[in-house]
Amino acid sequence: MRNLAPKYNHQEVEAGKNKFWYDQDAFKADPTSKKPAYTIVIPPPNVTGKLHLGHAWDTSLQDIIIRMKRMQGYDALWLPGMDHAGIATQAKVDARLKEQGISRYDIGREKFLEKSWEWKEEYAGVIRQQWDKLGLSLDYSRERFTLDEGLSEAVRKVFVGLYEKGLIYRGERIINWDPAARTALSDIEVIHKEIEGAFYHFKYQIEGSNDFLEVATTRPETMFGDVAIAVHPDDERYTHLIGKNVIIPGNGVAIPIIADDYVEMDFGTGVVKITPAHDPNDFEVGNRHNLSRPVVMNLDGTMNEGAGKYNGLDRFVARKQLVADLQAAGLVVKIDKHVHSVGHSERTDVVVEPYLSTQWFVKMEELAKRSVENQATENKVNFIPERFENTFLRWMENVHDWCISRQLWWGHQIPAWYHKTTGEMHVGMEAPADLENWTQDEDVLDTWFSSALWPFSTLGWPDSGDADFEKYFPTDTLVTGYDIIFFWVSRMIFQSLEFTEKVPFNNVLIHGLVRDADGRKMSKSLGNGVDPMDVIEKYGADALRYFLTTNSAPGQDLRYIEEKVESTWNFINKIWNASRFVIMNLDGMTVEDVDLTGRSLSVADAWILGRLNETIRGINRNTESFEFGEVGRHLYNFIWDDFCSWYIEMAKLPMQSEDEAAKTFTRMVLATVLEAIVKLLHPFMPFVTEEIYQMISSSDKALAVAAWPEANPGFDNPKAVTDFSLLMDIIRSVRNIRAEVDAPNSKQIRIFINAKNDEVLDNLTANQAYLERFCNPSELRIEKGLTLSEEAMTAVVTGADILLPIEGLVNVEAEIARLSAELKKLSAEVKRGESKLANEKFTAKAPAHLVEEERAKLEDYKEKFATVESKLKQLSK
RNA sequence: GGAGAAUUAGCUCAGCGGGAGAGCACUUCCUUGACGUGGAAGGGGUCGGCGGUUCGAACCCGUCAUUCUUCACCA
Repeated sequence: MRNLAPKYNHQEVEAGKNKFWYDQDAFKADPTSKKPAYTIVIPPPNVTGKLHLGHAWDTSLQDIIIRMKRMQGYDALWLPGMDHAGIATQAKVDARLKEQGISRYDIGREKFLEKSWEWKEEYAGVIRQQWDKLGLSLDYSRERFTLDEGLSEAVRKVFVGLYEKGLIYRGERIINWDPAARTALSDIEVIHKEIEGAFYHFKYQIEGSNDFLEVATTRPETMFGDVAIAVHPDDERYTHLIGKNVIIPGNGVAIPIIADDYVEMDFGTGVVKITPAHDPNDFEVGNRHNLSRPVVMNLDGTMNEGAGKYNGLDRFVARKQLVADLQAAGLVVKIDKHVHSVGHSERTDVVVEPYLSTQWFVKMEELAKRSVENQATENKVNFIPERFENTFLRWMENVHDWCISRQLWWGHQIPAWYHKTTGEMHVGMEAPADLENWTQDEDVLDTWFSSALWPFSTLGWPDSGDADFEKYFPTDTLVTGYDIIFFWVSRMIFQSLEFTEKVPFNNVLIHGLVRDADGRKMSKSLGNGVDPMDVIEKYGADALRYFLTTNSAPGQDLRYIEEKVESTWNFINKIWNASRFVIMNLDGMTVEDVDLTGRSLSVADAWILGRLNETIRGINRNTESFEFGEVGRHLYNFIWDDFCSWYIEMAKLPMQSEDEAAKTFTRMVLATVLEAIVKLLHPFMPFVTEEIYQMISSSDKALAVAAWPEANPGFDNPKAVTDFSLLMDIIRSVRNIRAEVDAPNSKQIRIFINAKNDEVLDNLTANQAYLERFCNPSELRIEKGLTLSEEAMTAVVTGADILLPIEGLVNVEAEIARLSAELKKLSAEVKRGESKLANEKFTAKAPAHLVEEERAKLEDYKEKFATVESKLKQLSK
């Protein structure tokens, strides 16, 4: 055992702790153990780069839960892993190649994948290092990656399974096309933004007449794909025109006027151009009327030969030129400014093009229905906070089919093969035997398709009888942000129900986003991001973790405010120094030597142990409901106020005495409380608590695997609480008066205490030593029936009056003012209590114990009031 | 247009049916041997407005206001 430095040094404390834990296999789960399982799978970070503060928050919460469960005797498994993140990673590798002046098409698919794996290895290393820095208790022996063989097998199994059930199909639909990434996207990868665009009104001339129909559109360049003009069947303005043709102004092509319910008569001119290949609604209309579906754009967002002279131009350039040309031709009625919502790619931020294309889809109706229905059963997923369950349900009820094919290379290639000559399709776990006659589908699956399987694919599924899967699935709690409920949480739920017949996790704890000090989202473009590693460097992982996990309520966003991390550091420094005091006084005693059974404790000992009980109970209660902010508050108050400000100060008395027995008792209490503190704090601050624990324990075992503290009913002691509270009240009153008369604590004063009854007298007499130490009197008198003296300053506490005779010091005017203020407060209290008790409804309906408390309080206030009043009378004479 | 969240001390936020809390900031005092990254004592809030339920409301319900999220195929 060594002495601690007077200043907490987070870098020194945190160094080497991970190795200490790993050497003991502290975080390794064991399916053969008899302990009940508690499982968390990490939301796999993308291998695109470094972790940000949001990850730090998310993983800290999980670490808190898993460390608590581990200490509480569970076989705790926290499974780490990472996500290949198709589009995002491919974009990164593309960018890296571009720096070398290479395009992925130059090197081909195979070589590109090699480069991608290199990238993955590199960033996986970075991420593991960051996890270590954060102090996460992950079981690395079970680390997984979404492109691992086992997980890929799960992906194929699910794909083939859904296909065989008819829940996956391939078809030509309007999808969201990202012309920059040149891939299809799912609906939720499209971000709608309000954009000020224009509403272009064009003249579509009626064939064989000089009349025209006015057609409005926000995307003029798609007119080359128009195959009809639609009006509402009941719209009397146009019924006579149905069946006639109009001329597309851009190219002079004639198209029919059709009637369809889809058109709203009241909107715009009541005439809609129908472009089936470039608009989802038009696609439906086209299907109903058997219309053709010409595509007029290339995959990169330029116009194709269908656009005539605009062939090869970028869609927006083409739009501009087309409008100018039509204006010159007198075919534009007007151009209105128009604010409308435009879809942008989540990844590339370019405007997404609704585009006709052959893709793979997951049919959502049945899957969604099953998930929704399951939430009405006992087997439901428990959302915390609850309101997110509605978010989930509402989305599930309105979900469209999920486009899962992506025109990328980095990902799970779709297990479908096409026969080179017959065109026949084969979907299966394995390639067809005569592979040379087949070509595999070039596309890969949406990254979220594999992420959706994460809770079971990582645990060995679909291997039947896998020990991990048997023991650890369903997992217990998933922790993630509200921003990926749709992307991930919902998909895990329906895939899990479909393939394992179970929910993937019993609880899902949803947290918010980390924002900057001004409440803005952290983003690269704003440059307001904070690197968690920088914070750890400056304040330590313990401070960062505690800040992140105790400074918001569940589901709320969190602002990153450096001063708060700093104040957390101060808190740790406080803990450090309290520990320093304890260790210096233990004189070689360790927590294993403590035996408090049968000891007679001082009032301070009894009080702090009682407070410890309350703290443990409070923590356990709030932990159940994942209210870590409240847990933090229990810890903070207990440690800083009760333990440091009061108990340690009290403990100095016996520790500085010659009474060896008293010293031993005090050491034991100090050790008991400190041990409990580091245990309770450990999930939040694993590093510093491990450091301290190793200094007060003779065992080599890590605190990380020590047993969680339990409240000891033998330490519940209401009388000690009352007695000690009186001492605290007296001490505070004396300090207060000293401050009033500007008498520094070192200055000795006389203190007379008038005990109101024998019980108080006994208590105070027995604990005189504390009063002497804290109040530093030149004379201390504790008596029953002391009378008020004019020369003394007066304070009243429950059960006693305090008189401080300060010769020549008392400014009568000031004292009258002080006591008058006090009297006013007391009078208000008396009034409040009286009116409450005068209310018969209150006394009749409120719980009896509350009425009783109210009565007792009223008596107490009345007594105090009388004392102060009579003192005031004396002074005013 | 639908749904949700927020509105509490100067700032950032807890609390969510029985007498308003924390951190930072502010005032005064303190170089006492765990800690001046500290200690002691303070000041500061009609808990957004208005109704309602209740013996009792910051907390539950309704409504309005402001701010912020989300979802949605209105051409």
